[in-house]
Amino acid sequence: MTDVSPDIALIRARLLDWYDRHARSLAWRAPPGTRQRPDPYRVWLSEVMLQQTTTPHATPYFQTFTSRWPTVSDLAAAQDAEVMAAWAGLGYYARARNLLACARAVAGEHGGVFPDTEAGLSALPGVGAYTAAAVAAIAFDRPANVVDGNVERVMARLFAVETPVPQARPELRRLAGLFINDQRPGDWAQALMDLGATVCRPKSPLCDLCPIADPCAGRASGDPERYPVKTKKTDRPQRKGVAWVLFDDQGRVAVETRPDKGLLGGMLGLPTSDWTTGEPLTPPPIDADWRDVGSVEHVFTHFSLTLTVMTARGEARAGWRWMPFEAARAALPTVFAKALDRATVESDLFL
DNA sequence: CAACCGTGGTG
DNA sequence: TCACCAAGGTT
Repeated sequence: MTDVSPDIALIRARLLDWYDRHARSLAWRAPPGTRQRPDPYRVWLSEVMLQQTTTPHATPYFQTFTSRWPTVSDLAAAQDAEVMAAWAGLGYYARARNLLACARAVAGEHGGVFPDTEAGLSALPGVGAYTAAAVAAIAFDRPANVVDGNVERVMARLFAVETPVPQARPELRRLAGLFINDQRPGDWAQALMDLGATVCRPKSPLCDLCPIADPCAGRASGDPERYPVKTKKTDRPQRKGVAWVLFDDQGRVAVETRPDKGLLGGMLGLPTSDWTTGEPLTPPPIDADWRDVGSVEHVFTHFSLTLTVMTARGEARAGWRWMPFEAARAALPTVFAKALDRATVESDLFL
């Protein structure tokens, strides 16, 4: 084993220099040039929103949240339903429930001030290893091993790691840790992630633009895109279900709040059949003149769903409540928004 | 610890 | 069209 410490220092210097010249302007970043630390609330909020979510998708939500709830205490004081509605469409709804729980913990148990250590941050709801490290580094400039999918990919390529993920995770984390020191920890973390997002991309990496192409073993291999090596995927099962779109005579829609646990937990929903068993021929939940208006397709993380949409006018059942169409449309997760749109387009109930 | 948990863009 | 995948966390 050769001594790689000179390469580590070189890579750090080159990447930080690249970041100084190419850092993206993002809504949650402090203006470039200003040495001030960004607001921990905004850093935390952005990191939670960016979990498994692209920057273009998260950005408008970030603007809405910070405009509506400028501080963590404002967010802590919000109603559950308004926060869940504001999160609708962003996905992984446990994040929104944990976001509120975290805001209330910070407001109630920490005087409205975020903990400034990784350990303190890790104790908060919805804050895992990555987010704790990212907030500690970016908001508080503490040395922390910030390892997300970008960092894993950069390390896998830089060192041509042949072990497939997810088995390689500990090794990739160890390699990322080699670069951590107390010099500009927040900038280092963001430089590494920016590089992964814009240059060391999953597909078609732009090695010609990469500031650390020279020491990169993946580049030297001639096929950097092969890294990180992955084990093969498991296929997605296909499920079927029925959504019941019930209108009253004012055009309002019957909705229900879904249980906190499980798929779309805590979100507003349309009444549906059980789609976990793949049995679409569920009897209607209430007696009405139901009309089949076709179906919508939706892909979740671990299954695909064909949702048959039935619509009628009628009386709401216990557990349901009427909501004006536009309010419901805005607060529903995407799968139900699709169903509602289907019912509206195909129905003559409004004519 | 593997399974569960959304959505939209992309090649 | 469809598989991949994005600033992951929880159980």
